[in-house]
Amino acid sequence: MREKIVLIDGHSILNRAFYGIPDLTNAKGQHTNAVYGFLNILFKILDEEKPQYLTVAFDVSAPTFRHQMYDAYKGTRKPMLPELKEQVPLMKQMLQAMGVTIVEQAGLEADDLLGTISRIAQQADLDVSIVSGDRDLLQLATEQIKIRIPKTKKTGTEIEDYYAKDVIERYLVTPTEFIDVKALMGDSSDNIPGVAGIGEKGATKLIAEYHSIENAYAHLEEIKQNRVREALREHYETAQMSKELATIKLDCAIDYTLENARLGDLFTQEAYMLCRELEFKQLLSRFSADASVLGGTSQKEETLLNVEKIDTLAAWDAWVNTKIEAATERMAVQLICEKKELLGIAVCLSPQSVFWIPVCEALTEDYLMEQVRGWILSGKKISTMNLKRQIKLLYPYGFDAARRSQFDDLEIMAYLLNPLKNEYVYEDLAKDYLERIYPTRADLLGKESIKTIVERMNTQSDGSDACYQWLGSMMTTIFEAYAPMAEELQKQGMLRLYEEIERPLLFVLADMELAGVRADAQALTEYGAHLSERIAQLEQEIYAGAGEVFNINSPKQLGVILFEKLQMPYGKKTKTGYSTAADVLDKLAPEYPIVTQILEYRQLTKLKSTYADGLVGCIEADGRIRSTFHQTITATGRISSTEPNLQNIPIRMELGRLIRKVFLPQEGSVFVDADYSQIELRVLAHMSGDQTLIDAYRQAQDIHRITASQVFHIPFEEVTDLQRRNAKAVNFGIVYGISSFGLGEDLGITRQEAAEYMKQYFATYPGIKQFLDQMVEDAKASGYATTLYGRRRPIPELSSSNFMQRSFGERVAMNSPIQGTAADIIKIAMIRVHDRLAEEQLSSRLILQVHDELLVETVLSEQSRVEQILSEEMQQCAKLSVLLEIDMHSGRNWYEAK
DNA sequence: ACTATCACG
DNA sequence: ACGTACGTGATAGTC
Repeated sequence: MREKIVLIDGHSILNRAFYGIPDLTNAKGQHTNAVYGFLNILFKILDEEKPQYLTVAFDVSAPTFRHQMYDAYKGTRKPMLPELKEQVPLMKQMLQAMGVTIVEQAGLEADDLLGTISRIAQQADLDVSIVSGDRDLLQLATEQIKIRIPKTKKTGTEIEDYYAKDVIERYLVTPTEFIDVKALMGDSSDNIPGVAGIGEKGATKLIAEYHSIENAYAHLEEIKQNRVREALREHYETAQMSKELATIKLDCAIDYTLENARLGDLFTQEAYMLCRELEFKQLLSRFSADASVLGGTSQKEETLLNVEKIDTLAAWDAWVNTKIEAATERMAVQLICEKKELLGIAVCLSPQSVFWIPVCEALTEDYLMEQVRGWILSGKKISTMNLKRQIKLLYPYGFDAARRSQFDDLEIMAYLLNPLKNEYVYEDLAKDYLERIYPTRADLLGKESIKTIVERMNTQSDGSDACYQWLGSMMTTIFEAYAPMAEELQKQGMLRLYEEIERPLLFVLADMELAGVRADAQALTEYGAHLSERIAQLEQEIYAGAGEVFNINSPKQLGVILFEKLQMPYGKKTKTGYSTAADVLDKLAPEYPIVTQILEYRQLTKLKSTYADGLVGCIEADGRIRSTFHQTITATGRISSTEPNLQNIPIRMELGRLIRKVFLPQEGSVFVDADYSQIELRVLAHMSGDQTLIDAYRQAQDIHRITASQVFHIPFEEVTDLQRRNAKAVNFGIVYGISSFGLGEDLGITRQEAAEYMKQYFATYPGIKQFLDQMVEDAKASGYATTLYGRRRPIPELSSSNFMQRSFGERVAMNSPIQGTAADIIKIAMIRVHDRLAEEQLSSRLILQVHDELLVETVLSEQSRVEQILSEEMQQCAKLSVLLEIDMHSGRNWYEAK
């Protein structure tokens, strides 16, 4: 086998990657998409080609001679976007870290470097592959030299390969002739003028026939097409110069030694650290344990963690007596569990020193839990991650809510410090708050389950084993990161938000999850069966209307039926084809009965699959559904609900709303449901201080009608339904971070008309305009939006040079303080309601939160107390300049209580 | 794993 | 000129 070299056109591939991959940033706000895309292309090519040599060529940023020559009399290149520009040094750093040879030389373009190196490689009898996003390189193709052009598609990276014969097949000219084609047609991005009047077709035809510009010129009179002939005659000098510009040099004097480009191990520790820094999680899996273990040579010694196993009663007694009691006031504790089963407890009492206490014969679950309870009662502070899950385990052993301030959940602290992350894991805490790099669980243990890892710990005692290093890294991080994180929260003015809202809330959510909601499985099944009948009917009607059987659930197939077979006019297109979304179909429904049927079919299958079938599967043995409430997911501070999501149970359509009848209180109880009336608009009134809006709320029952009356200058009584609806849409738009386009879309009017509405609105409420502008300005200055309670949301999009991204950032800057403050307020209400129920020793319990709504399962005899508590606490939990009014109802199921 | 759609606030 | 309303999660289809 001949040896092989891969040559890469650095800027070109980086550029391709930048535009092919959506914007990515790491926690520091560095843009990383181009580097990420480049590495993906690089690894794909290396996997395919398995070369022995690799070299990446870059242009030097100063304009080269060729460009200067031309720039002098016509324009300049577009400047590189800053988001891309900042990634160039990053890319070079990464390649250096991987030991990849980089060539760049002032006065030479990457093309020329690549051309020259390809010659050197050929003389050394190597196979050559040149990778570029640019077709210019095609002129270098021969039978031995392959040009590879990667395309970033949604399905991944596809690469087009060109040997000389492929160039001929695709472009009808040889690689050498390709130079002349390019010279004739010109290339604005490369500043090659070309011959005016000759395009791609003309150039190809000419060169295919005459094989070169010189020969074509020699046979000028034979050229039939007048236009082409005269263009060539007139611009021959430009053509010659263009050819010179378009020709890649093969004989540059460069400092290059092939042997230096020999490929070594790319997956060095340095590269590993850099990938971690840039948060290329998927790429990290390519690194072997060698590179990743403990992250770096210099740290190896000092970070080798000491993990000790305690699995006998004697060891336990000795340890508890000497260590725990002597320990400082704070310890890191993590109950290691799977589902609801405790597998063991990990404890860290001092940096780098960790104990693993498995549930075993000597130390039973009950025994260990009793001990943990003892630690809590002794007043020890406890740092941990995902406290809610552990508190739920501790409940059966008695948990005193008065002790909740002894705990700290680093996951929640990390969320407050940056709510945009997808996950909060120890290695990120170590990196962000301890400036330390630890291997991740996946690095150390791959996809091994918690159970397997625990088994591994229990059957062996070598503390340097990966399983112990995982536990050790995690626990020492938890132990050590608390202080810097608390300090950072303090510094950012979020310590109270954490201690007085988020931390107590976690205990409330734990109670809600434990309680669950009772649901009637039989009624749900019957509801599903009822839906099935109608769905089957609709299916037949739709197949009849379409004239064939197809999968109605497939947007692709449906698009073909509607817009090709039935020739309906299509409104919108998605990336993949025709849009069949409801708003498109709504417009077609009056004309085509089949569309009406499809809309109903969609609605019914949604109800059946997601709700009827979905929820039945969630009912536990005791007849209750237990959702999980997530406190570290949303960017704005809201909570979310999964498995099942109980925050999106239908209500807007009657048929869907009926599902709420299967949600029941236990025997002897009723539901009391209370929801805030337009909390976000009231928050806006308060935060903006707009006197007109505040006054409107002080007198109003119907804020949208008042808005219409004020904005359109009509007496309150004369506001039409349409005017009210429009005013309501504007109110919503304001809260979402208004744009005339979005409002117009929503109201079905032109952008100009929508802009007119907004103008009127802002004239009526000048304080709101000022407030929203201020929010954007503040966020641009600080980089984040802030709620009334100090919660922050970073908005990196605000500094984007991309119009769309920046506009999005501006809308977010207007919406986040409002949505976030409303979220803060209901969280306070939840804690107060929950605590009042406990203080007054009531058996009624808070069981659901749906953003502006609380549902309490209320013992019949406690109903009036509960109603009073809900009313008082929800309204008084925040003192705003407008009232926080609520609507409250009770009923024997959720349908009746709304 | 990604896209389109649709349920909620 | 650019092309969107803000925030979520579940399901089914497609690759």
